[in-house]
Amino acid sequence: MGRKRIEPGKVRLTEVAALAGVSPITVSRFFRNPDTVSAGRRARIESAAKELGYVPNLAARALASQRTEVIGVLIPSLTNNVFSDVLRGIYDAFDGSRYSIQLANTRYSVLQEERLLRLFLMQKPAGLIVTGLDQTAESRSIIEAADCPVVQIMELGTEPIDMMIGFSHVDACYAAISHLLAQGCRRIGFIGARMDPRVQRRLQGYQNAMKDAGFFDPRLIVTAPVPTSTIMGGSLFSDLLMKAPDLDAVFCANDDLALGVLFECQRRHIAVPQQLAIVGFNDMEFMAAAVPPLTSVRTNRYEMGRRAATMIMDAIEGRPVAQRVVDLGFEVIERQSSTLHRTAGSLEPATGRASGTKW
Amino acid sequence: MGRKRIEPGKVRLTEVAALAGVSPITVSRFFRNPDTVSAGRRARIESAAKELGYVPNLAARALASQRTEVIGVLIPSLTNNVFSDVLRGIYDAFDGSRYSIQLANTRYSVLQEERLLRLFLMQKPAGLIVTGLDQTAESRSIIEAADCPVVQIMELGTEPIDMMIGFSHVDACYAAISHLLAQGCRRIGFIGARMDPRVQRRLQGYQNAMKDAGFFDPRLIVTAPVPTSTIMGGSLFSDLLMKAPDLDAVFCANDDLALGVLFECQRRHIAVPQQLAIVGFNDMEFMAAAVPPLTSVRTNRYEMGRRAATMIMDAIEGRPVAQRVVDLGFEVIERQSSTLHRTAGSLEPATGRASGTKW
DNA sequence: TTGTATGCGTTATCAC
DNA sequence: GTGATAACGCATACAA
Repeated sequence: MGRKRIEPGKVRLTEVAALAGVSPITVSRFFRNPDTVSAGRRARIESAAKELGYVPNLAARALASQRTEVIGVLIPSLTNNVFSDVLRGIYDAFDGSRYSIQLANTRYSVLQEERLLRLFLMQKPAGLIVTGLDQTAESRSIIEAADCPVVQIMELGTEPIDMMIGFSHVDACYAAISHLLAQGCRRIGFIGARMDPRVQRRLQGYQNAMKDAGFFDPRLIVTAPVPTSTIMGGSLFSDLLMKAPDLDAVFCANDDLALGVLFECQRRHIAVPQQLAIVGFNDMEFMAAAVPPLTSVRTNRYEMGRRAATMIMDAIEGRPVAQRVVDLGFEVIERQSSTLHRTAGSLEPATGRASGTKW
Repeated sequence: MGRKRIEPGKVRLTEVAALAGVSPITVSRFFRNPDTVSAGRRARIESAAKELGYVPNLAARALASQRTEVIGVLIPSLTNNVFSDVLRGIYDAFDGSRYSIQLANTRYSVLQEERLLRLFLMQKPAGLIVTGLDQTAESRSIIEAADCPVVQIMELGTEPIDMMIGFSHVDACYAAISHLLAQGCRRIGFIGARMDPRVQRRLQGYQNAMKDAGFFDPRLIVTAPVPTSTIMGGSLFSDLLMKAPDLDAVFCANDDLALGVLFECQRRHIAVPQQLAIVGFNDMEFMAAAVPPLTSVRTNRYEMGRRAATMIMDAIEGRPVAQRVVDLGFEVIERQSSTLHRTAGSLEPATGRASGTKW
């Protein structure tokens, strides 16, 4: 009965303490905060630890201290490049800190999110970063049970669980459409794929802008529930052209779709922006390199990740968090793909465009 | 002296056991392997746990069992899309399993890698997935100390630490260059950025192929240590044109660079593939959508991640691992950007090309 | 299938 | 600044 005795080769705090001629708790202190140990013992402990090849046991530490240094991060996709920038910000900010990141992929599923949160809960995370505003009631209660600082990223809302950093997707898209309207575009299409909550809100912004301008037409909207891609951009654009051959601009819910639209225009010899203006969303790196350079809505994703991380750390370590809800804003980067230099009213006729190219 | 008593509100195995009328160890068994508990008790335990809102404590579990279900994954970049596919494979394979993934970003630094491995070691990971072959001796000894299954991914070598899955970057690039040579190209440029070990090996494959064909010329190689990007592709291509104006093809060490080259060609009115063939590497989704569609070397990154994960799980759970070194191969996807339909020898002169467009 | 006894390696607490 | 003691919550080993 009982359990076998200690293995002889094992190196614990105790062994280091014995070799250094101090008590275990002093070694423990040394590893967590060297400054709290006198210089003499510090040196002895350090060399003893090195000599024995001591490696702290995080599980024992977590059990004894009743907490961890794990930050749980939940994002909906590993493929969507949008999140890689956010992640880079998060990883950069935590780099060199004592915290380690545990990344989970919800796959755009709120149920997966619940399941993953439950998993995090078992670890007693030091902090949580979650994507978006649309957590289920169950998810929210799990988060509350975790009893740690939480930051919601990517969006903006009025009722944060704890803290929040992002921007308004409705406003950002509204601004993009307003830009197109200001360029004289009237028949502005909307292309969207995946249709996660953030894309839905961009669609809302589109609808608001078009209705406010008096040009709303549901036939101008083409969406698909499938993952977004360049090829999908071309194919949705083709669908859109069938429904609305008099199109003079396309807003794409993200840049991959916009790139696909651009290629499809090249294929069909549609002149951009003369015959069709294109606007994307996210301002990925390739947008500026395209021919013509593509207009997009820039969002500060890296900064979002970075600041989410610092907000978490500030909260954990008891520093005052200046703002609990941070609006990072956005910027419409106007490039050649939507810069028409034509006045409203001088638009080419809906069909039979000047160049006579096939659509 | 001593420590404060148990908080009254806390729910542990003991509390669940008391309510269910069984011993704690039975509850423990129920949570790890429900089948080992009789149906009657199973129901009682389940309802008791739900009633009390019991959440297992992973730290206590890890301490008592001397192991965890954490799989450490080390990748060099979060931005490079190549890894998002691999990660998706890894996450998909572990999804639903009892293992959880801890992702670390080495930023292409072997020292960071060492540091992160040391961190993993403290957690007693159940398995490790590391990128590439070029771990330092120190890293290797840390990995050995971790004493768990290890898979090296992305490349192929003869001396795996434990297991390995990937493909030969040298061979893959050699095949791509061979394809261009077969198309009649002779002045084939090489563009590379970042120059991590895998890009270095692709360069090696390029050099081998060009030397074997008797067309090697160091002026055809342009590289930069900076991160890869579409814009960098255009700019390196411009540099290359200065050094070798008689270029008839460009191999790009990755697809982002290739896209940049394509756009630069559009900008300079260089006809692809008639005046210049383009080949990329990785076969990202957008390559097929481009105008013209871009040739690339397809590598099965998703599958690589997925199988690395199953290899790890097999090893952990004592199932025999069929192959310890798995070659996933590659495939040159020939598309219009490099399909010339011209015979060797009928090449346009190096300068003053038929179309007379400006370079 | 179920229970008993014991140990996992560390830190919190309080005293010096 | 340093140390003695007890507790952290669970799983292992063995017996029944």
